[in-house]
Amino acid sequence: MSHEQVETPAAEGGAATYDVEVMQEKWYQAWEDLQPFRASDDVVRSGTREKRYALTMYPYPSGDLHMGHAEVFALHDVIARYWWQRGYEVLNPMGFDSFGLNAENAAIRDNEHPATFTYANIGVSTESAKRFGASFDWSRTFNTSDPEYYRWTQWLFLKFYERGLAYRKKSPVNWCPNDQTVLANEQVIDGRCERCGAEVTKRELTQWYFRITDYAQELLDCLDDLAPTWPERVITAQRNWIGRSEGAHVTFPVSSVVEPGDEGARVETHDDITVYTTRPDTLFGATFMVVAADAPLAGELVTEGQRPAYDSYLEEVRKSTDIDRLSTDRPKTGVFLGVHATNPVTGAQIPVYAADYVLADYGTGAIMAVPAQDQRDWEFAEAFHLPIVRTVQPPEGWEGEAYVGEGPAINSHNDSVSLDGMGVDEAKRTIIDWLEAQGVGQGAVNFRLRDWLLSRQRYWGAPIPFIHCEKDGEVPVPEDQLPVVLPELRGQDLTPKGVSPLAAAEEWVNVECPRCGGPAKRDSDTMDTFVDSSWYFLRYCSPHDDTQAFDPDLVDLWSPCDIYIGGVEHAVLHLLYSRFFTKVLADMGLLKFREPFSAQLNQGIVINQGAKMSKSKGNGVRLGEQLSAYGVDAVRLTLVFAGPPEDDIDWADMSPSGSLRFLQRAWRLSGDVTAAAGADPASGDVALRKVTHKTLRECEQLVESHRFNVMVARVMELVNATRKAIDGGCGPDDPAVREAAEAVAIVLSLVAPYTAEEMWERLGHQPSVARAGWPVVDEALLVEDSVTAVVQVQGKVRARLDVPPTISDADLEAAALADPAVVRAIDGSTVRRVIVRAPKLVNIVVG
RNA sequence: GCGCUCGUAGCCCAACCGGUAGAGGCACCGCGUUUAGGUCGCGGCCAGUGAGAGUUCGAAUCUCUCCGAGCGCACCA
Repeated sequence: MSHEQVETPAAEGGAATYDVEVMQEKWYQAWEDLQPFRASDDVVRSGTREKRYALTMYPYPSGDLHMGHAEVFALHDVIARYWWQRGYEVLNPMGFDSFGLNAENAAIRDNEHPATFTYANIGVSTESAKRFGASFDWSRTFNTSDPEYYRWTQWLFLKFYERGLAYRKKSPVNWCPNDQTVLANEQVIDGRCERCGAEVTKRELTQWYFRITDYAQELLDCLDDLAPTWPERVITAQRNWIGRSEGAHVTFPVSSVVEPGDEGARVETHDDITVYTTRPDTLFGATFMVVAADAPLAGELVTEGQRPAYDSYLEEVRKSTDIDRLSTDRPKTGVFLGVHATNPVTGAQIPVYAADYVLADYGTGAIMAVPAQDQRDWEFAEAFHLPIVRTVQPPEGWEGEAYVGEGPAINSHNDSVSLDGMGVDEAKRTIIDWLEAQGVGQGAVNFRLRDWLLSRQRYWGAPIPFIHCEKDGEVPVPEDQLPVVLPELRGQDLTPKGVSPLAAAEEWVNVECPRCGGPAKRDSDTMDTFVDSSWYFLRYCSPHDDTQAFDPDLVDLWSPCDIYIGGVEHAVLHLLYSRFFTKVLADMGLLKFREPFSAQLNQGIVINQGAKMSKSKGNGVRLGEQLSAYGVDAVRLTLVFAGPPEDDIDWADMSPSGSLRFLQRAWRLSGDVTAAAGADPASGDVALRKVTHKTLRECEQLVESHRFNVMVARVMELVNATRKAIDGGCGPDDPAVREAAEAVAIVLSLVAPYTAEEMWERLGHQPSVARAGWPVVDEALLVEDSVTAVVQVQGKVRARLDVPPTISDADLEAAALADPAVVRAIDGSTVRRVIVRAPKLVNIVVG
């Protein structure tokens, strides 16, 4: 498809034909010269303009931009450009999340250095984003793989360490066998690697963690404040992920243990088992205990007689993936550990099992099993023929198994405490008080959130700035030795081996211990790229500062972000980590705010023919082809007009050619206007002026409520009205026509910057229209002269009356009852009631 | 299994506190412009809001049930 061209008489300034390619080339150059979107610190500092910080999730440079980028940029630009037009100084930066596995894998494949791909892709993507007309301030750009950036990522790591928020521990961790690295819990989706989809397995490894759980409560509490301006689904996802629960810790003594089959033999006394439970009220029904099979506790408890059985069970558990483990209606498995514990309220000796339905890293890794009030425990009890004692009375006619609902406690008393007859809440309070008094338990809060595992066994990331010395242990790299720069590795050197490729870079790894000067080794893991992105939005405020990660004063000037636009896939990844970082930095005294993103918008995705675009389906839509066929503006307009920004866009349902037609139609207005520039619109056609001003007011409200698709529809109406005024109304020399065309150009500048710029020039103005300023709406023109009042009889519309907007209820009722059509509809029936909502409606009830 | 969101013309989508179901676009048809096609201009066609019930003077909008779609959570004790 070639560009469609429209011939019109040459107007003052601007081309006489709507030639997409010529226009795009012309304004691309002009904007490079004008730099209309440089954010000035001084302007905000001096109070000349109020600040706005518009942020879009920075991309991973995996190649050139695609439809997804185009959509986010187009939507984001509406807001950023609107803020400029409304007189704000807008910080609208863009950079690249440029560490990561794509480049590393490509480097291995092609025997290259990851930086080669990365920086080539960044170049291409930057150029494309500029040609797309995105209003980013490129003077502030950076890449997280630049040593000037990751130096500060490393510095932050050291600061976290100093505060006890970064630590190493050995633990069973998620392992992606395809990417050959560990993963954080947040990066495991339904048992699969978030990045590559491979089934995740477990490995026992020593890894670095951030103590995000220290902030669990605050991360949860602040969600209430964010709820009005964040998408509900993100709030919900984070609440679920943090997973706060209230309950109690209860200690079960493990006493004189009897080996089964050898009733006489006494085995040594073990330590107590402490469990976490959300249902301490059901303690009387705890008939056995379960320890996570892979928890160290299980190995400590197991008797010699049961060890072989336990060992083989553990091996089985270790082999299973999360996919197996999470599959529903899988029969309960486990093994008796050979020991018994004492239920602290009943004094009963209850057996202790190891099983895989209990998780090692939640709570204490052990539970009290109450089969009557927990379905999982019920199933285990059935499988192992263990007793079931109901301690909550199920309702009449209950036919289920475990009963988890509300009901009076039963069978729940001993010599010193009784819960019988109490509701669940009262029973909980009572038993917790009793446990605390006896010193065998206390109320407790638990979170589902785990600490963030951040070390990775791959090359293309920020090296962890630590040195391991046999004598001094883990030693931080002194700050003045940052950055710890990656060694030059390429191609086969990067092949994943299960340990970081950095470990093999002998010259790099072997260093002197900063403390004792003895031989030591660098930590060879790199940081998760989510560490890079947890603070990048701060760096934009002082992107070139080589003395600190960010300038607190400048961050304070611009932050927090007033809008953050991105995909909902980061609901509990990047968005949670960034919130965590912000709170830590605030505690360090570097930030004055505790939440980084005041408002958020999740855009949908672009699909094709009802399905996600993918190579295997062959339904991909190439952005480059669409841009060549229809031009930047038409593609942008199509993306914005498609529907609500949160909704997915099926490109097959869209009509970029229709968008192009509209843009040409709008553009032609600018050539038809003959009223002189600067002509006083007050002398112009009032009807058209009313449309113009009403449209502008509506567009303001629509942008602010993120209903960009409706805003486009309003501009289309204004274009139609202006067209009619020119051809059949007040004529092209009326100042109101000029006013309308200028309004069209300004509103269009939010969506179709090339067309808008061209219109603006043809209307006799200097570029850039993007900084022309939003027209002041004349409130007087928003007042309607007359409105249509509807008259209903029995709810059916019988007449429409033109009435003044100020009409009184009484006058409107009189007018309605006098209308011949209404009289006919009433037809002598008795009027029972008349509802009047002046000036819009009258409903007459007869009967 | 539990929870949330959404079902409006052939299609994408509008409709503020319940108050005229239609703003805009696509597709289609007609008329005009044009050598013709496209463009352009004008006009037209098209649903009673997934189904049913309730509340109300009045329901796309509120309530309940069902159907359908999408999303989230799902051994976290």
